[in-house]
Amino acid sequence: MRELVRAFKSLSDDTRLRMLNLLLERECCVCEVMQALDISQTRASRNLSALYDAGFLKLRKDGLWSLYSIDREGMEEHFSDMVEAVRKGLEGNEVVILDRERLKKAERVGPGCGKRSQRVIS
Amino acid sequence: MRELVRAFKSLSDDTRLRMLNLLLERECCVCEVMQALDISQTRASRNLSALYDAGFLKLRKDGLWSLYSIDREGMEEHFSDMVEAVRKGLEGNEVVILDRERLKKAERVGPGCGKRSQRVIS
DNA sequence: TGACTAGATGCGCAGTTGCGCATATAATAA
DNA sequence: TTATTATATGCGCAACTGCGCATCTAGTCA
Repeated sequence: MRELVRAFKSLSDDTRLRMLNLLLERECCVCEVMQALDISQTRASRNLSALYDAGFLKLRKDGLWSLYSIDREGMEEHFSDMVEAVRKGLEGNEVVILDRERLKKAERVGPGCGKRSQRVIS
Repeated sequence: MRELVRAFKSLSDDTRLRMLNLLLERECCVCEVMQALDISQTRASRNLSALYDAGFLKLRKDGLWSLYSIDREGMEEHFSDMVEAVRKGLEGNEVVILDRERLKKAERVGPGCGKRSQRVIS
């Protein structure tokens, strides 16, 4: 019960729903998520771990990067139902469409995902 | 999006999950819910309206009684997925099994649903 | 009409959540 | 080793939630 409440709680926040939307597209590192949603590093990291702790995500480390993705295999059936509800519920939403657009531009191509954006500025 | 967040928020609380469990069984009035869950009137009323406002329930008035039930027809598909997730997620849970037992005893047989329990005391 | 009753709601408080700031951790490169 | 970088986390504050108490509303019945 506690676990179920935690799962629903993790989905009752727009930042985290937007994150799940990105992850429905593909595996993402924290810095891609912060770029796509245009949010702070703290916020990205903390909300991703909330989804992770709730049981929706799996984590894969690659060097410095933490790569989060939806844990489709490890998830229990009722978790899949929730993810499906999110997918349907967000369908056609303008914000999440924009987020996906930005995710494309934020692609992590080899090392220096954050470094690249600094280069653009300097 | 706001609506989706609200729906998930309404499910991220054990009182409300237990209520949904009762309503999966059958339509209930507020006083049946308070008896089955052994909670206060305020708590029952407020949490039922939270589920109602979120879009899960429909309300039917019968005299003094407010009869809440799951709005299976009026609900969008992703709401059904959430309800299904709740059903699966609560399966086998001891608390909700007990709640259902108590709901049977709390049956509202004609007028005086609350009066009857007072009679037992006095 | 007035008494009674099921349910709703304003207020206030205690507990929780989200997040920015600063800092810590850990992998990597020089 | 030291510098750099991606991510995690402790702290503190502002905003939000849950709920009890008291009270209000609106059916119903005598």
